[in-house]
Amino acid sequence: MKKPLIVLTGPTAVGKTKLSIALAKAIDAEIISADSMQVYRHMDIGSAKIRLEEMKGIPHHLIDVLDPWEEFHVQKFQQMAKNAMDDIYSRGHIPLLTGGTGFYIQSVIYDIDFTAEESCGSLRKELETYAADHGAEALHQKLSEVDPQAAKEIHPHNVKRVVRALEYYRQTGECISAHNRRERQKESPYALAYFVLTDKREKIYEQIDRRVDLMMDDGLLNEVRKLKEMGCRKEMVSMQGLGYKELLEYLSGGCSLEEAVFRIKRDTRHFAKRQLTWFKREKHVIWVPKDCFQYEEEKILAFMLEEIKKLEGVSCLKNYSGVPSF
RNA sequence: GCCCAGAUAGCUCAGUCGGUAGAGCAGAGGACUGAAAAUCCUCGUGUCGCUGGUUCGAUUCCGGCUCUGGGCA
Repeated sequence: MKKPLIVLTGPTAVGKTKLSIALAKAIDAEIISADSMQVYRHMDIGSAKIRLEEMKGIPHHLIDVLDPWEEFHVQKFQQMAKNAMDDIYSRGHIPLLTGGTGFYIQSVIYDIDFTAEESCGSLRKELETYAADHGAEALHQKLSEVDPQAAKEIHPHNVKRVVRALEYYRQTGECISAHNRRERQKESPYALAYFVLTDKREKIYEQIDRRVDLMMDDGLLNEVRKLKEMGCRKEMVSMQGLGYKELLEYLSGGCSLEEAVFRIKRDTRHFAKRQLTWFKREKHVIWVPKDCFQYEEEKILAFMLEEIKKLEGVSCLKNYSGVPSF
């Protein structure tokens, strides 16, 4: 029998966090954060990390587990998430994957197979240097020699993905295009309820602008300043987060504070749009447009619980009767 | 009241030595399978302020008007 897995995601700033607590309470779930920035310690304000008192006693996993100078990527996430899920199942609870990183969610719900090899830093560096010296097109040309299909699918300018495709080929001897084709056909091994919380575009954008202002009021600049003092530099994965890279640039004199805040808002809007594009393409998602529920959390929750009840193997649902408490 | 400078895409502006126009930003759509809050791709017709004149033809030259800056009184 498939094990239950509930996913609650959506574009940034729609209100996933708050809803996740209510949902977790109703079904006795533990939350696994699917967020590429909240894994890092000392990055609280800018990543909109949930605070301890907001958790209301719900166990949370994969938050504050790394230092900002540590590397993180999907494969690591997947491993940690699977470990957390095992623990949660062993306690008789349901895992609730919450967060906005679509790629991470995908890696877990389809149990995507990643190569075991640790990515070899020197090989990657070599490829990047080649692109820098001879141009992105030249690197792309190399790819078309070993994996023409991938070369066709990846735009020559997209150096990151060209590098990864070549790296994959050199490490495994297999074309990444073949790998991707195979993985794409997978069905989820879980009894899955994949919710995407959303709202009217303009509402999301308004909310983003408002939230960035709030973050600045809450001391985001100070948070970034401290990270800088701790030795965080813009090349680090963690420092590529929205809010961090812009303020880091301001702190090193690259732009005015006003400009930095403007960019944070703008780029976060762009990001929300990309997230929506991602979810649109995903199979089996259950859209939850807030406006269709008159923005009432009780209604949204009731709808989600109905959907969850349809799943097989979710008999361990807590006794849910009517409207839950918030 | 006078003088000067503007008035062109939602915004900031470029341009047309007269043949009805284009960048950046904003916005929209898309890709993504070990950096994913990353990375990459695609999409721009708008009474060129209004109105006369010159001209085969004016957004472009000339006149008047309106508005907006700035200056002088």
